Amino acid sequence: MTTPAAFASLAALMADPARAAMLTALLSGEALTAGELARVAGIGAPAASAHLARLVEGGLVAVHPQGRHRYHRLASAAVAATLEALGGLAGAVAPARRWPHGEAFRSARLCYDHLAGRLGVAVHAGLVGRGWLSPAAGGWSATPRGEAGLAALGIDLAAARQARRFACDCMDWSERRAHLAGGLGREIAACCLARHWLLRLPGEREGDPMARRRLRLTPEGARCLGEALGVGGLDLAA
Amino acid sequence: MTTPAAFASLAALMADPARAAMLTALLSGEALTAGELARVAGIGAPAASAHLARLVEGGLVAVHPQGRHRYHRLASAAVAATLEALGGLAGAVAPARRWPHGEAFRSARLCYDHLAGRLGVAVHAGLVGRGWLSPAAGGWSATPRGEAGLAALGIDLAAARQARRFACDCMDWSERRAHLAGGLGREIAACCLARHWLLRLPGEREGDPMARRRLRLTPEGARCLGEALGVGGLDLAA
DNA sequence: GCGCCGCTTCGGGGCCGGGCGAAGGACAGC
DNA sequence: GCTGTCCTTCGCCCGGCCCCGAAGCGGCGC
Repeated sequence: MTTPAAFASLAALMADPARAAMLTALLSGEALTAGELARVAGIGAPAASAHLARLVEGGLVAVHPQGRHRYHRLASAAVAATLEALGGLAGAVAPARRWPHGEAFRSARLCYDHLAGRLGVAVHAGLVGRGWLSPAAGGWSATPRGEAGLAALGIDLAAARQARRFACDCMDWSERRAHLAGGLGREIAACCLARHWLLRLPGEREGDPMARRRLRLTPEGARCLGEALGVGGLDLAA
Repeated sequence: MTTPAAFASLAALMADPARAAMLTALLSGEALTAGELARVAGIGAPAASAHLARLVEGGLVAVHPQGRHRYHRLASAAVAATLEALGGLAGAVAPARRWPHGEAFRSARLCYDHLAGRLGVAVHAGLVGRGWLSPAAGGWSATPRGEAGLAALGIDLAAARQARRFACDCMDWSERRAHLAGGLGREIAACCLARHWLLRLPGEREGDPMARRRLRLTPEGARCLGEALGVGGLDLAA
């Protein structure tokens, strides 16, 4: 019966308020230092260090030292997907208030390194509906038409293919539908941010660990994504 | 910062080995008594009672008394979806052995009350690909063609619509793609089981809490689902 | 109605885990 | 080199949780 034990120890890593605050802060996709995470969690440096050691040990967080700083990120998009699912259930099962982060959070946000919210679901539906992606073992693969279209959009397909998974689903808790994760999801989000089709909404850093995940679609972004993928009709204005 | 706290307390409910064993056992969709769950978890009756009280309090488990027995089930398909996601990550992050439940578990299984595994993903792809489902807020809705086709298959659409959600995605951890949950997913699974298109693979009850989730597609089931939805070419033999 | 059975509540014991302060390495800049 | 900063390790205290045995409550069958 190895599975329930592994299941429980994984859940235990998320079951501490301080670690939960760190993990939700890391869902923004940014790499944060141990000190920043300590502040987010509201604990001292020693406690934060111990927590982060456990998260790294458990495979949820990856660390890469840089000088005297140690930057921490989520270990993979699969971790982000699970955190999102848990967060959605926490919001549904304890509906204290319907997600205190407002409409902007539901309309467009980052799930670690890829798009989520109504925008993420619409991009997923556009890619599949136009026949740019086809079902494959372990997720999706790009059709010839899809390769051409994605390249025309400026997506770096070679970079996307270097990820452990090229394209796979990720549950969107606010829409109850899948959005796109994997290397392709990451490259699409990176492209949209680099071209200023999407802007990160600046949130007050301290306090709310998930403020920096919110995104706003610019007019040019709406035009380009609408032409290419039929994304539109969404109430994506902040 | 209400969210990380709710997140943590939800994870804490899953973070105990005994509770994890109970929850994974309930993923079979069966309603189990407190005594059975105590045996599954390997603890005494008093401890099990306390654990179940916490799970009910936390909204993960629903209880309906029947005589001197108290039957427990997962509270919703959303709970099942989250448990599956967590289980998949636990298998991926601690790849002690690649899921000790064999190929049958990946090919067809129950996720609480709906189909999962390669079969579940194929059914989802068939429904969407044939234009029987169309995107809708919070999930999917049935197209006119879909209503006709589903009714011809013998699916009880009226019952499906009574669920809190008609149709929505649920992450399939083994395929990294979405399968279908919600009222429609439940009715499809119920129909397949009632017509003996699918059989529950009997597992030794004690010991492995997830053995009874495995399913086997019968020849007639393969024929009917293949004709209606194009499901085929899967290695679904046990 | 009496006794069995399933489940819950109560009390006590034990363990694990989280928090801090103080001290110890590692790196950058002057 | 020295100093400041970032981070970790160590030692300690504390609270919470998990377990069991014993007792209490309620339904069911003889």
